Amino acid sequence: MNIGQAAAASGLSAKMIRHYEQSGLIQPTSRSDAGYRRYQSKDIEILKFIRRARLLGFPLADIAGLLALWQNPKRSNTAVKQVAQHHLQQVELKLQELQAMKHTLQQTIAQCAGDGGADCAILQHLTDDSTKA
Amino acid sequence: MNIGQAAAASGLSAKMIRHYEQSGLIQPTSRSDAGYRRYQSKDIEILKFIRRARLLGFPLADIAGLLALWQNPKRSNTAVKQVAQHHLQQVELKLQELQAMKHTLQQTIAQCAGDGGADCAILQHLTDDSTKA
DNA sequence: GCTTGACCTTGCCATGCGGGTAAGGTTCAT
DNA sequence: ATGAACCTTACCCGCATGGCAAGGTCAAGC
Repeated sequence: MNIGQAAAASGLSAKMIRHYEQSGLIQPTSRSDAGYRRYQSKDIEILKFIRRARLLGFPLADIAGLLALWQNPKRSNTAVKQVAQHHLQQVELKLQELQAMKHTLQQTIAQCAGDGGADCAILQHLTDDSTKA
Repeated sequence: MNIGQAAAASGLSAKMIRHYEQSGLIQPTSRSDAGYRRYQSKDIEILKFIRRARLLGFPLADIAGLLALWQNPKRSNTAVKQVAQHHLQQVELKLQELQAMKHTLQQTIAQCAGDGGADCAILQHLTDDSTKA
């Protein structure tokens, strides 16, 4: 299997597979005589694992740890859980930030007449020093 | 006012003020004989405007547009509202992604015993092809 | 055999919003 | 005159991805 097939089979892009290899997330695979990377079905499983972890927003550093645990038969699920909980906290923090932005945006947008005039509550919000109502 | 005072007065870092200037978001200010940037109170208002817009998550490209509208006495609040609404949509999209991640993470974390064993629902989720329960 | 097209290789640039750091000039007060 | 605190530019770093370019390779058709 060349990198193109590995990409199609895993759902990652060939570019990202190379990137993961270069950044040390995955081990360099064997190469053909021409220097083409070769992938086994085992490698595909790893790539799929990475893709699913990325879909859950895990940063690559976390994924490196998860991969190591996954491949370690003596792993403790406590360690896995800890990584996931920490990531969940990060996600929740980001959610709070975004929700605060959303509420403020909604409020100021609602206060803007949008009638073509020059007065605008949004610009006022960005201008005012006061954070009050 | 030098850049340090402007930074303190606006809440931005000196570094970012230079960055905004270099990226065209703000006009280059006049310089002292020694080449130091000089800031007037008017400039500080602009910097504060940028800071508040960044706190609401507006990307720099949007802020450039908002600044132009803000400084244009013939502006239409319709245009402002449009920019804000589009940004709100982006925020809401990101919120949805993060909420989906959060729910999945919470579910799989809850299913992980965390008893020090090797079995782990989190790793299973990252391994399974099926997205089903 | 030769051409062609699809694939692979590496390497660099860009994104967006910063943080850090280095090497050097300036200003001001002591 | 010296030192501290400031300023200047110009780099590299993160984070995860996309894009492009220039070149090698493989397989199939003619």
